[in-house]
Amino acid sequence: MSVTSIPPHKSKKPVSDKSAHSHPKSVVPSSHETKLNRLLGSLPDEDLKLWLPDLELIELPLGKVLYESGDIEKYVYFPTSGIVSLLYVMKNGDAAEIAITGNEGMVGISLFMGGNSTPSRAVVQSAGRGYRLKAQIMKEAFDRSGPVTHLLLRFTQALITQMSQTAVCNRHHSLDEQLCRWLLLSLDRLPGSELVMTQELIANMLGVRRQGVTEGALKLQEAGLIRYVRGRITILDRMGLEARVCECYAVVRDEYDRLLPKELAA
Amino acid sequence: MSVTSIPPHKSKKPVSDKSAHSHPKSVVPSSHETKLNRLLGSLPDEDLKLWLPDLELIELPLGKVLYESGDIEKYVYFPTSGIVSLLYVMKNGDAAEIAITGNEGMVGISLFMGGNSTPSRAVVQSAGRGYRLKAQIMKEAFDRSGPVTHLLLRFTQALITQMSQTAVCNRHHSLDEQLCRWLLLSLDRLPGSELVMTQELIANMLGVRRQGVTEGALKLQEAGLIRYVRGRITILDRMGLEARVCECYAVVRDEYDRLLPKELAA
DNA sequence: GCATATGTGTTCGTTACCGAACATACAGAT
DNA sequence: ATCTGTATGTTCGGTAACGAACACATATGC
Repeated sequence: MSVTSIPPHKSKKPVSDKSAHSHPKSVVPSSHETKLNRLLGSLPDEDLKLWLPDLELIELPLGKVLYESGDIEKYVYFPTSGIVSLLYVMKNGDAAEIAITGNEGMVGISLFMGGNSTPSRAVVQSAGRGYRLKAQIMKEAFDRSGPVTHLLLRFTQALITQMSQTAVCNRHHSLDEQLCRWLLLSLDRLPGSELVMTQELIANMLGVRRQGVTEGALKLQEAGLIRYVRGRITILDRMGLEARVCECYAVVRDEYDRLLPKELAA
Repeated sequence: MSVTSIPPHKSKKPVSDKSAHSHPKSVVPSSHETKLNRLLGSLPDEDLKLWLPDLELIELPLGKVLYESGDIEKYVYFPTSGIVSLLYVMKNGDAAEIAITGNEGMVGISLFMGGNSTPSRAVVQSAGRGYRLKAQIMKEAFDRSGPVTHLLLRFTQALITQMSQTAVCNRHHSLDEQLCRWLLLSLDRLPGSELVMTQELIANMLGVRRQGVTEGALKLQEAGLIRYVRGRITILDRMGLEARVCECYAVVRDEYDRLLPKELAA
């Protein structure tokens, strides 16, 4: 699957990967692997056991569309690696990222929030894997088990903070600052210090021009903070990035730390 | 209480109305009055009855701060009139509105979401009244009663949509369009066709300059859509505003219609 | 090795919004 | 009737991001 399956900035017709969507690879999950997702890993054993038969481990290839705007959500997704982006696409094709989720969370909150759909698209921004669970099973667990309810709602509040902060950041901060925020938020959800991501795609996520990202990335590279070659960005100096980012990054990171269970030992 | 109690754009130190906050006027609510808030009005009778002894009807004067960023929330608020604005205030004093709530909703979702606080401020943007309820009682009802849970979560999802759309609108739409969005969203939460609101305050909510709002408002006045004099804005042509607004307004309105119980007959 | 697609660098004129400063107009108090 | 504070109108230079266009460089397939 190539990068081109993600609709570029301004493209009129979003393209989803039908083949990947209709027949995802699926294996029987071991209890151990589920721990790779922090929500699944924080569930009480009794709740997790009930889910195990229905948790399907699937690939999340770059560009895969998990939900389209307005879709009734049939599954929820718990990434174990990779990043899923919540993206709002406007009528004219302009887009803007609202929030991202990695292995600290899940995709599909509208299922237990009650709406069963949202006016946004969920698309894989960085390839990985994850579990999916049938809507009905998730719903039953949410209504039945207090711990499940509370865990998921706390995650949802963290997500709300990320969305709010995105709104504020879009209003007040420079493209350069926002680029740093985006790199750091993505980096926090990836194992190494490399992002596989073209500037064109970053621009689409941030809702800005590709040239703007190029200029921003150049500055960061000249400052020795990152290095990149054709879609591979390596972070060289994380502290340097944190020195350039706006306050939005720390607000979001701290809220996630406060609201979600601690990360498991690596 | 004067308008000046709302911190102006760029002010360094937010001011809260301590006197109003510590001794709100309070009366015993009749079951009928609670119907003025659409969430309270949609509760099953048995749940509402349990709340009645603890629901305090209070004034919501312009500028009153219900929560400061990071405050532990001791009460939740159900406006019956007026508008409460969720505002994020940055270190340098710049602010931006994240969402607004009127009598269709409530303020203080972090109570049942689990965080007990948020990194934003809740401030009365248009004076009115509302009920407040002690945190503990709300929490118990949320955990005990399925209908309460589901009603509040659906409202929360609508709020999430408003926040997302604010993020997108901040990114892509002109000040003029955003002004229209703001006027319409506010108008939907007020009884008549008049807003008591200075351009300075609107600017603070939108996170833009006062002059920008002046210019936008002038255009709307010249087009015969609104009329205003010193803090009183009258909407003359609602359809005209809707013709100028960006798609964001309709997305939010439609999501509220979809997710929340229908408005009661007036 | 060559063609082609994809990713990045650079330029240029335009525009929306910014911050600052100041002018005018109306409202309420004395 | 005047004073004073508040709300709105207007101007001006600066700047960050925009859209368009094009150059160049590195992969990939033939």
